[in-house]
Amino acid sequence: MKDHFKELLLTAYKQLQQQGLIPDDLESSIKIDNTRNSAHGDFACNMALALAKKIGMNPRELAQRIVDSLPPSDSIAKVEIAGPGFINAFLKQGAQQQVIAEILRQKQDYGRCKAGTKHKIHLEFVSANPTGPLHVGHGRGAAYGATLANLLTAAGHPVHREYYVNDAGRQMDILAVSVWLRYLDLCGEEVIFPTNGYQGDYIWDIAASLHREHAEKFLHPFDTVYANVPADGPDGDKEAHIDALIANCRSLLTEEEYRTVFSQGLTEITANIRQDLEEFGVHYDEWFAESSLVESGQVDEVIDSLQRAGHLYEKNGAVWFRSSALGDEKDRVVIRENGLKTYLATDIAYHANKLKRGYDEIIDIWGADHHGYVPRVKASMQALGLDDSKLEVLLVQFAILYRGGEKAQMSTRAGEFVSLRQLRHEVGNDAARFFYVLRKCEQHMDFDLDLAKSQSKDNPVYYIQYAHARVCSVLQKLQQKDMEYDEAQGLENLGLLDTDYEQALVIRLAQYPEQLLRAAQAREPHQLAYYLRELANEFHTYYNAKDVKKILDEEDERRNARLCLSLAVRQVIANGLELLGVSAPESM
RNA sequence: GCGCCCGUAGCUCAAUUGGAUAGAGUACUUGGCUUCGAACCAAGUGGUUAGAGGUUCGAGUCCUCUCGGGCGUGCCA
Repeated sequence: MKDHFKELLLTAYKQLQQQGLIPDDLESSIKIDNTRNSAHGDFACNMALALAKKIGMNPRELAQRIVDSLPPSDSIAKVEIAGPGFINAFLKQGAQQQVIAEILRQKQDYGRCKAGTKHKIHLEFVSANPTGPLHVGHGRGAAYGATLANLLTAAGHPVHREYYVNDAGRQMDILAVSVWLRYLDLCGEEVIFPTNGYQGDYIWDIAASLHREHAEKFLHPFDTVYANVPADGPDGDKEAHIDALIANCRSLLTEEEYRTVFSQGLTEITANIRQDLEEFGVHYDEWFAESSLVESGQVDEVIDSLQRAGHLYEKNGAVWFRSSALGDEKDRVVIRENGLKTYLATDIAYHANKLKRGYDEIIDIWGADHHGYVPRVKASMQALGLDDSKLEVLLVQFAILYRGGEKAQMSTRAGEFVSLRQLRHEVGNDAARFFYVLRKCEQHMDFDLDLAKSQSKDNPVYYIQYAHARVCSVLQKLQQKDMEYDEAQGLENLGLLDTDYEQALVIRLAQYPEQLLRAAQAREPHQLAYYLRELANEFHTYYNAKDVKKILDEEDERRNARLCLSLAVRQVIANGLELLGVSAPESM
């Protein structure tokens, strides 16, 4: 219907164009908005305001000329010029009612983009290091990413969801050593645990299964483990301390033994993360291993091409990437003095790999603390001759946790965090998914745990679910009353839906597809959440309205028309909740 | 110091991406269940959009500065 109005305006535009009143290259200035205020009609267009200045004409006068040129329409009751020059259209009552039939016909497909598109999107999100369980900060990225993936899919894009598993590099060695030290402790050695090791309880569990399966196979006396290890922090250098421990670990254990300890940690934690996400309704098409980039030589390959293209140089024994020449603040090390490649080196290879897989767009969802990383990755893409405009990085701000009115710390290494699993169990998956997605991602988020727990019933997700359950309940009542639901009769009598409540609902339902598209394009899932809240609100109002009395009216025609409307509402709520990863219960 | 993000009702957040009188939830005050579920509805109180300039028909939104908060500024990942 909105498109219909736009067509009319376009016709008028072309007519005025022929009269030489306006130039012919400004058709894109025709933009139709839904009005916020019903006094402004159903749709508003600001084209006269936008064009007036360019052609040196009074906006209201121009608006009048446009309106005079509008072709007649069966569905528009009147067109008004308001304010500084808005063109407002008022639809005839019932003009949009056919959307009910559309919804009931398309069911779960209503709102989804039917045309489809060839624009393929790669979406990487969460990608937390497999060094510990997910915490509530990761939960935000998970809920946001999963919902965005659903929205993009609904908008017609083929979406590839990927988790980048950082199973290579120094952090993983630190994990292996942490496991090994706890294991030595279980073997009876008196171990002083390094401050930079992973201190969470889950390390004990992994060490315990290692001990269970391999007994004392990896046991070495404490003094050999700590031989020639420099002092730990705070007085010593904690980084050098843990690096020396890693070196000792690798020399005391055979390569195969080290791999065993290493994998024990990696596989247990990865499996844990995977299960956690699955339970949270967050699914992936691919779990991409960082180690595969190293082993297949892709990291060496990109470093070679950077070298050949003259983007690398040596300084202080390290190899640097001249990223400052491509928009970064400063140059970055890709190979450390000790010969190890940095995280950036593998990440350059990873992004090159993604692009070579043939996606039209690559979306990375990162924690906001990585924002400084964007310029250097983009620089690397340019340096490799890749199109860096295909990379879109969405930064999700931190969820700041409050417990008992105080900020709670979140450090994986110190083992002090609230896990995502804990949160899910405390407030439930539905509430957690919804809560996370209720704010836009660049908004800092205060997450009061006590509030989330104690007031989980006040979470707006229940409000929406309740509207869905209510329609189901009406249907049950229908059966109890031995009444029949005749969809065909209802659809024939949509004209009986003449109250303001019903009109408002119909308009809201008709807006769903464009809302979905807008949310996907803006990468803003919260728009869908707010839309559903509005829809639920309008249904609850309708249901309670004194002047409507009952949906289950005595009169067959009216009852069936109302049931059609109610079922359409239920369908759209179910469709929306599905995209949000929230269940749509039939009773609560 | 420099860079990025943010600042909207007592609290938590929206605002159709530059549109018309800045809206919801929560809290507080009031009214509504003799049966389609009250996990609901209706009404009210609550604002110098941190502050000051600027851009234009029009600014919470864009630009500049100031104040306040978060993050970053590693040969960590």
